[in-house]
Formats: sequence, structure tokens, C-alpha cells
Amino acid sequence: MRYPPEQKAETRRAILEAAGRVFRRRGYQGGGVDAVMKEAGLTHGGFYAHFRNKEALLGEAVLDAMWAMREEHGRWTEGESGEGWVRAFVDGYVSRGHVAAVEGGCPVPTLVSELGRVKEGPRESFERGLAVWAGDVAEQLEGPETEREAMAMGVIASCVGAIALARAVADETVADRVLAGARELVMAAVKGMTDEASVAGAEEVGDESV
Amino acid sequence: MRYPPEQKAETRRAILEAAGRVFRRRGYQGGGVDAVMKEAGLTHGGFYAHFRNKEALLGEAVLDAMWAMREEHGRWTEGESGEGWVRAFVDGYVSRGHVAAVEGGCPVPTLVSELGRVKEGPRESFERGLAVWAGDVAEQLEGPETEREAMAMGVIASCVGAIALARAVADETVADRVLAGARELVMAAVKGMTDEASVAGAEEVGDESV
DNA sequence: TGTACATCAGTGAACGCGCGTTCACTGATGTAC
DNA sequence: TGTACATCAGTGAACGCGCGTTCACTGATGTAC
Repeated sequence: MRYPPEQKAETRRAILEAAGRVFRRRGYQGGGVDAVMKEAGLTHGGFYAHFRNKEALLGEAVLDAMWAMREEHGRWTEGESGEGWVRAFVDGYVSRGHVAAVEGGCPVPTLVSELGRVKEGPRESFERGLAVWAGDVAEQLEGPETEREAMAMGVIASCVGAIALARAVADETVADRVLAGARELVMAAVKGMTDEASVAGAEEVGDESV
Repeated sequence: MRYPPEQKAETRRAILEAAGRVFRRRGYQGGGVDAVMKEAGLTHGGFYAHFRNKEALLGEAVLDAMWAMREEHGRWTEGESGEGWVRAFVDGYVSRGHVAAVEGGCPVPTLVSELGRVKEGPRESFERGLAVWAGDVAEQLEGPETEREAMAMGVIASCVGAIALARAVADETVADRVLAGARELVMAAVKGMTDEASVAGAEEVGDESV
């Protein structure tokens, strides 16, 4: 049964999105090729016409979900900058809603641990997504570029850690305390590294090595 | 072949420690009962004389590794208090060495993601370990108890997130930047919540609800 | 003190199952003539 | 315009393998008499 010319690209996309959901829900090891293909409305055998193997899918699925997440970040922080931007971002990301929305949330908290055990390929993909994300955060901070980039990585580590921890804990009250604590910690650290007025023009600040 | 009276308890201990290493190295799903028993120098069939099932092992192994880690924390921070304690802790935990020492390091960064997908039992065990850990950190902070506890959770979230992220990334330079950023962020946030002089007597500070 | 037996920690074969991957096949469509 | 054929996205059976768990068994030791 031959399909319209663009069908293959669309199917590939469908598999990618299905994998994003399945991997976030069940993890990489827990999300089988069969489950992914079923989620995409297909049978498992067809998978290898689109991806070399399961591992190749992981990198692409993580990156794809990270791009989608980036759009969500944009919605949270619309019209904000500097400290306000960071607050909006942190409030959106480090939230009960995000803890509950595993399947539609950030792929990083659900997959970090497993990414650490996987071959270079998917780790490089993830790193690319992380760099862009860190760039978005760093842009809102003040100070020398290396400093801002480092701090941005710190912010992301805290946010990712908070969601992962909140999900791992049994009691919701404890989960809430983790979220509140992470939000507070990030905002306390970022105060002084943001300046509401001159964020867009932060480029003039020179580099400094650490 | 009957064994000395205390043999069973010792074997149980050996399985627990083996599981701690195997789970940290390969993850919970990736660390099979067979691999754990082999690591303990036994055959897989004997496992069920010591643990109800694999899931029951997870909770105990995580807690056991967390207690061992707590002793390590003690070594890092010996003689320190307040900000100095936090700095010593963060320097020890958020370090290259810890990123490399998966098997002997903290079980949390390697297992958080998977803990989020597992039944209540192991999550409760983990939560118990986390509470003690957070208590240790909170003790070194200043301010109302709820505030200190929340901040402690934030510190832990940042540290755990940083190690997990640093391991997930492909490039070591990026990993180092994550670590440096997390260290900086935590210390920046904690400054002002610590007081070198009066940490041991911090109990006199009253409660305040958030 | 000596002997027969019960105990039970640990063994290893076996179970049903799901995994990642391969491959011969299907059949609707585009194309050549 | 009509017909025969090539293409190739997707199907589903099959592969070898490792998993978590069960269970009949082993055999060194402790105990009863």
C-alpha cells in the first residue's frame, strides 16, 4: 500500500512524538520499540525504516521534546525580562503542574539518569538542547558571559533536580517542599545577577575567565 | 550445606551492597537480579530467601547507599559549620570526582528518574533518607525552621540535578560548567542564610509558617 | 559419646514473557510504454 | 487513454536473548535421643 509522497516524513514525525511521550512516561529502557510504534498507531516492524535503532531514536526524541518545551518556556516568560523572566520561568517549571504532567513536561527530569548511561550519540543531542536552554537563561542574567552561563547551568540543574526529586518522593507535601525550596534557592541566588532595566543590552559586559 | 548462624544476615548485607553498586552502575531496570546476585558472589535463585522481590530490594538498597553517603558527607564537612559546612559539602558533592564515581557515589542522581516511576514502597524509603539528609543541611542554615528546611531541599535538588546533568552531557567541559554553576548558585543563595558563629545554637530561632 | 534425623541457606534448571531486531511479504500508488 | 510493472511504507511472524520468579533439590550443620 503506497502512500502520498509526504507520508514518510509525517510518519517519522509521529514516531518521534510518540517516543517522546512513551519515553517520558516509562523511561528509555521501559519504553519499548513496540510501545512507541503502537503509540504512533503503527506496527513495530516498520520502525527500522525510519531509525537506525532504538538508541538513535532516543537522541532525536529528547531533542524534539526539548524544543517543544522551549516554546512552553516562551509562553511562561512572555513580556518578561531579567529577574521577572527568571521568576516566571521558575514558577512555570518548578511547579506542581509540571510534576504531574510527566508525559507533556520536560524530558530531562525523567531521562537524565538514563542519559548518563547511554552512548555518546544521544548525550550529544541532549547537550545541544541543554546549551540552547542555558543560553536562553543566561541572556536574562547580568555580569560577565562565563559567569552568566555558569549561573544559567546552575539554575537548570536546580530546576531539573527539583522536578525529579519531587516525583521520586512518596508524600505530596514533601514534594511541595522540594519545589518551594528550589524556587526560593534559585531566586535568592539570581537576585543581584539580574537587572530589570538593562537586560536586552547586557552584551556590553565583558568576558572574564573563571 | 548449612552455614554458621550469622551467615544469613551477612549474605543479606552482601546482596544489599551488591545491589547498591549494580543499581548505581546500570540503573534499577538495567540491574537484573542475576547481576546483583553474581556481584554478591551467589546464584540468582537464592535471592528470594532474602527479599520479597526486586522492588523490595530497591528501597533497601537506596536507603543503605544513602546512609553510606551520609558518612561521606560527615567526612567532607568535619569541623565545619554554617557557610563553611555548606561550602565543604557542596565542594565534595558537586565535584568531578563524584561525577566519575558512579558506583561509590550518591545513589540519588543515578536513580531519581526511575524512583519516580516505581511503586510507593521504595519511594517511601527514599523519602526517609532524603528527610534525614535535608535535616543535616537545614541544621547549618539560619532562619525560621520551615525556611531552613525548604532551602535545604533546594540545595539538595541543585546538587542532585548537577551530578545527573553532568553525567548526561557528552562533553567534559560542559559537565564542568554545570558543576561550577551549581556550586556558585547554591553558595550565592545560602550566603545570608548561614552565620559562622551561632550555628550550633540555631535552635533558638522560632518557627514561621510559609 | 555416638548416631540418626531435621533444618534451611544456597543451587541451578525451568517457567512465561517481553525485548530489539530481521525479513519475506503486501498492496496502493506512480510511471513507462 | 489503457495496461503492465516497479516502488517502497508498512505488516506481522520469527529470531535469540535476558528478564523476574518458582521450585525441587543439595548437603553441611545443629539437635534429639
